[in-house]
Amino acid sequence: MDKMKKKLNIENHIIEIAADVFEEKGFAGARMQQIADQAKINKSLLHYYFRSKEKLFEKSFIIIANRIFAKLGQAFNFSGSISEKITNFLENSQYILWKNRNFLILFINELNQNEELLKKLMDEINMSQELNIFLSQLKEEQEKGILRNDVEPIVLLVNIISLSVFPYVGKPIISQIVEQLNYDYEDYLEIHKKQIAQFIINSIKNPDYKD
Amino acid sequence: MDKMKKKLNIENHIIEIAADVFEEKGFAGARMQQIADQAKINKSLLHYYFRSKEKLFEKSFIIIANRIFAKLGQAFNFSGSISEKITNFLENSQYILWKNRNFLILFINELNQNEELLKKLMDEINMSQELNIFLSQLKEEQEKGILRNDVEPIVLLVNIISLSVFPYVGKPIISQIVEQLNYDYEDYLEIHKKQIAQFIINSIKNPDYKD
DNA sequence: GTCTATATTGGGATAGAC
DNA sequence: GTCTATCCCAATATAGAC
Repeated sequence: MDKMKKKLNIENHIIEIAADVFEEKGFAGARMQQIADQAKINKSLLHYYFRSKEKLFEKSFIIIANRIFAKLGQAFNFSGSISEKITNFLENSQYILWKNRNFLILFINELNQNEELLKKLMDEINMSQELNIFLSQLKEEQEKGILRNDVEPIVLLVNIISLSVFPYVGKPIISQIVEQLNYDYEDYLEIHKKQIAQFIINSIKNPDYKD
Repeated sequence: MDKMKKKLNIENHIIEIAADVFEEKGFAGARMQQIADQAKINKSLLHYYFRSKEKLFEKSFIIIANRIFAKLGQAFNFSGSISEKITNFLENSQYILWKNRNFLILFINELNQNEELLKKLMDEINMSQELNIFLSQLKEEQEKGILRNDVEPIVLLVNIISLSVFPYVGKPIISQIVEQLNYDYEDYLEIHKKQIAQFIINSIKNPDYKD
């Protein structure tokens, strides 16, 4: 293996580890020492490769974000009716959201404080194609009367996202609430997974439609 | 005004300001100097009143959280059918959620890193009465056939919360998405506010019910 | 490229005068 | 209770040997 490949491998390795630490602690709370320890390299090497904590953060942040959004985009790519697409997306996205919930919280938190980073990210990530296809198909099915037409397509899209993402991202709020009602958070998620597609489909299907 | 009242006033004033700064920067990113400056007091007074940054954070965090949850609880207190309750809650909660969105993000983020704090908060906040009333009324209306009975009550409750909270808390994600589709985030929120109650009611009403 | 040693500064916390 | 001065450590960052 030549030197450049090795360097890239090490850099990628560090980026993965760094992402873990940033997820856990946030940018300000994360420690270069901890990243170095977990990556089993010397602390000064972090500066050798990335110059500063900020640059390391930005790099790992953008790479991880891209990866997650790409996976979610894939879960959206499915041929079939809108109802089938929704069902498929929900089935395939839950595991990704669960596994990356700490990153998603970091994502929301840091981007909320850092307009610069948000802009950089906007340029990098592009899902508009998949989303536009979904929206135009949705309009079609509304016109045909398969789906009720009193829901704005963009609202439905965001609702699907809210309903799939918030149970994971909002863990502290949700567990607060479900535990007051004597449910366990993890058990709740299981019920949620089973029911969520049906909940959304109930709200969009036209009850008068016959085919 | 006697000394003790004055002391309480100053403490409360500091707590308000501190909450602003913590919201903006998170615990690790917030600076005692900035809190002192914004509160127009000397930095060492912060330690005089609160001993440490952690204690100041905890105090302001719990007070603000209590205040928000109390307001949201009020928005839930409304006599009428489930559909009316939902409509009322959504109308009255949006402004609270909008005004406190930065705090809610802090809330999720810090509680996700700090199990200790989460436990302390659980003991302080109790909304189970309002929520239980809502859930049992919901079951009643399901049994009467007014509402469809294929949605688990707890799932509906959490869905209502997800759909009302996430558009504010998830701003970076949502704006990312709506802007790719040439919507403006704030405009989106307006559409959302108008449609969200109907969306939920569509999904729970029994289409075959006649009264 | 990788390490050790060190510079530098930021920021929480305290001492002590008033 | 309020201020100034200062302590002190933690953490980022760099210099320089190998």
